[in-house]
Amino acid sequence: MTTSALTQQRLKEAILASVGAAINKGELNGEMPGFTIEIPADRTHGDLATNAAMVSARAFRLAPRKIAEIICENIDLTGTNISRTEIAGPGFINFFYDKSFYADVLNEIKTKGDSYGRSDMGQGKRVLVEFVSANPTGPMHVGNARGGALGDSLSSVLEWAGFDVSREFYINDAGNQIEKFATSLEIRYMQLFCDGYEMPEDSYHGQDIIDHAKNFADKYGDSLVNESSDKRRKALVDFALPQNIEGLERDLKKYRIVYDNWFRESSLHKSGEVKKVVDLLTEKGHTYESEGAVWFRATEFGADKDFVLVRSNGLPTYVVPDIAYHYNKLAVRGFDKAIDIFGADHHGYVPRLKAALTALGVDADKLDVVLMQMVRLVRNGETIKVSKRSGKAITLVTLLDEIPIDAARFFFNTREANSHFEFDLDLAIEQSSKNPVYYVQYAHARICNILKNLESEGVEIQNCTTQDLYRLSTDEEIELIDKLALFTEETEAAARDYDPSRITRYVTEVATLFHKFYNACRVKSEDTQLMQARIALCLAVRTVIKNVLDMFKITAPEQM
RNA sequence: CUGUCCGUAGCACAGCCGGAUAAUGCAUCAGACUCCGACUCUGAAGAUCGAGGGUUCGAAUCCCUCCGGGCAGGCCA
Repeated sequence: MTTSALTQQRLKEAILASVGAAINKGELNGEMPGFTIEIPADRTHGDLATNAAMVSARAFRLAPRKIAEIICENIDLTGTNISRTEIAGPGFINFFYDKSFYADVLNEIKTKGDSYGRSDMGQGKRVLVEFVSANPTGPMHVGNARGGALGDSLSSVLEWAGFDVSREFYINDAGNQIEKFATSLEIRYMQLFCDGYEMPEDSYHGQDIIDHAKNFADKYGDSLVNESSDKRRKALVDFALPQNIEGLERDLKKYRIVYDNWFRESSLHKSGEVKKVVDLLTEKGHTYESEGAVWFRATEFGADKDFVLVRSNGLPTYVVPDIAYHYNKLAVRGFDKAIDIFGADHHGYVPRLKAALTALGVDADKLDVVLMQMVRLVRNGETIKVSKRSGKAITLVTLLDEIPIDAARFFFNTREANSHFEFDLDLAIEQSSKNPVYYVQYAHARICNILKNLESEGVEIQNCTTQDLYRLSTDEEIELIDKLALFTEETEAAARDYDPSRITRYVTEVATLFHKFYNACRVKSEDTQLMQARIALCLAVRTVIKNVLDMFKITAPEQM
């Protein structure tokens, strides 16, 4: 348990004991209801505060401030890291840390080192995080860049919080998208040799399709022109698709994303799992036929509308392989939790997927979907329209050519998933300190530099005693340690909320407090004891920053 | 029309399972290096938390209505 959590737990016990004592003495009559201990926003209101006296006013039939007085008179704070209490406002009881708290925090960080911030909250539960899953029919776009940074970082956050995480990419290598891909390739190929081939409105118009057709022609010439359309399409897809999938893997790897598994939709067709979904639902009586199509009674399982599983032409709709895929994750492979990172445009589809899983006897609560709002690209203060059809969208690759990986991975995690992201290209390309990642990295480099300078002057880093650490007492030092103390709780909260942006905000605050400390306090000093204590503080800050940057797979430079 | 997410300072955004003076960055203005790296720091100014009602000791936070915006709702994915 962390110093911070332990302190709060012991305080809670002390408050309960105090109330118990007061009841025994007859000072209070009634039953103590639940209360909370929290960290006040305004720290002049103490380091911790409780609403115990206010929530119990009704039960004890006394004014909150009177109850607060009784609690404070009876409380025994021995061994709690709390040195004094104060009654304030409508009846809050405020508590102030003893200096032993701060020394405990620094000792904890030193002991735990690169595992400081980790938690066993997840108890080793197996979690599958699926993210990006871009269509292999073309290049990835900026939305995938956000999804990638979010999904990969969320996976890391969950690992730090004690979950057993698998990262997975779902390849849509079957179905309509592939048919469209084949059509596009075929037409581009034929255009190289014959007139009279026009690209349909709903085909892929990107340059990548033209390039594939050309590359094929360069290698195999016009050998396909006189073949049947079926053969031609298959040959072109067999040629282009593997290249695209390799490209996805390569580009994502460059983005520092490495998956545990690439799952192919086609495997679900081959294994019969897609067909099995329809069969199972039909066996259980959850389907009906209408207008030649097979419908699923989704409304009976909480969805807003029934939907089609098998079209009147006999082909399954896109949902069926998706259902089979999620059934596979939870029922076949037995993950305790499946987390999907989806674009917000898929939000209406989540209840349907869950309805189908429920109908199949799977606990739909095991599926959590993180909806990610669109990225709005802004250049020169104007929104860039992203048109997929024209193929003019900014791709992940061009984005990463323009901005550093560190910046992209951090930047995309500065905002919670379910809020629109305004991505200012000028700003990102500028690589200025406006991008918070530089601010955080600078703090890290600065600490390394201080230590290097001290070392070159012959200063040896010593083990600080608790007495040494008590020398840390300025506001800047105390606030900084206070912030460092909360890292583990932040990790847990970020995991609980599926929100890595909590951590990037947190580490930015750590960097801010460090820079403030740096400006206010000199580490180098004639006073050896104080200097050693400040070195210990610097080391603790460096550990926290390094751990966060490692978590996000961002470099922690020793100089910049 | 129905569902869903959002609306907080000039801009971009925290805070949202109710708590004390609504936090931060950019931009603006005024300051700080003969001193461990100024990619930094200090200070000022800037918000009737979209509007109205309700719930209660207390609402940016919970409930209802309305206004404004994004996205869905098709045998497309």
